[in-house]
Amino acid sequence: MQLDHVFGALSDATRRAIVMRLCDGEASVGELAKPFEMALPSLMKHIRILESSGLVASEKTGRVRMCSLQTEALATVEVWLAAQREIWEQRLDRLEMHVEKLKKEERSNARKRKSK
Amino acid sequence: MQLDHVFGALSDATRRAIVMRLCDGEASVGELAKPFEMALPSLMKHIRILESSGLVASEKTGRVRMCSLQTEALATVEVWLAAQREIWEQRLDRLEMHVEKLKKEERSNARKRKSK
DNA sequence: ATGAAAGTTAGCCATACGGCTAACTAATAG
DNA sequence: CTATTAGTTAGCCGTATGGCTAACTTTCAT
Repeated sequence: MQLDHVFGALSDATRRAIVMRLCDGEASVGELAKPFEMALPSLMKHIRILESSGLVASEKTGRVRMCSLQTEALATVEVWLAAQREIWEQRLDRLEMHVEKLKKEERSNARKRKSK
Repeated sequence: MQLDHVFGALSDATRRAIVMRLCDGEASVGELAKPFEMALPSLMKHIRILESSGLVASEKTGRVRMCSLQTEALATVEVWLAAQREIWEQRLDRLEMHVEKLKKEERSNARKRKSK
């Protein structure tokens, strides 16, 4: 499960719509195809991409292929984003503390100038 | 700012590494290029993609172009993922409540059978 | 047994991508 | 003023993408 593939899979509006639909519960290929004016082989290509990225799993029963969401792959994206936000916010915290320190120093210097 | 472009921008390992670096603070194009064994025009292409997706902003001062992270674009990905998780978890909650109900009914039926 | 349903495969086509090199421009440093 | 630095532009090339159609296979329903 690689971030390249997960982000890549989600970079297409059709595949994101498939993921959103599967959040509501599993669906067959035919059901997934219904909202799209797209040839079935094209829709199948999208499903294959989602499968290879780990976002979707599917299983054939008779002539119907049922697809379901695999939340672990979505979680890898969440984890990566959370890590970036953590780093970003730590940096903002340090910046804020630095600004506070400068403000205190500035107030101290102003008081010293006044007393001369 | 479109999710297509944001997810697409993040689907490449080089661009994710750039984003991670910029979480630590802004950097020049030359600084960003240092960790990569890649021709500068190639690295510039990646930066342009990150800019067009809204993830990065840049500004030229003299001959140096400084790049900085724009967290709003990352936030759109977070928002989208949070929405999917919400739907997914609501579905699991309803499923859990249904299972609980079935278990209660099964216990009730078992008591009725015993009392006959 | 036959027809219909639900995919599946193969290949085409135009566009996009991700690297490269070569040549170039604009800005500093000396 | 000249050399150096920090990008910038243009185009090449192989690969990937995202649609399509046609033909096909497997599985039910009749």
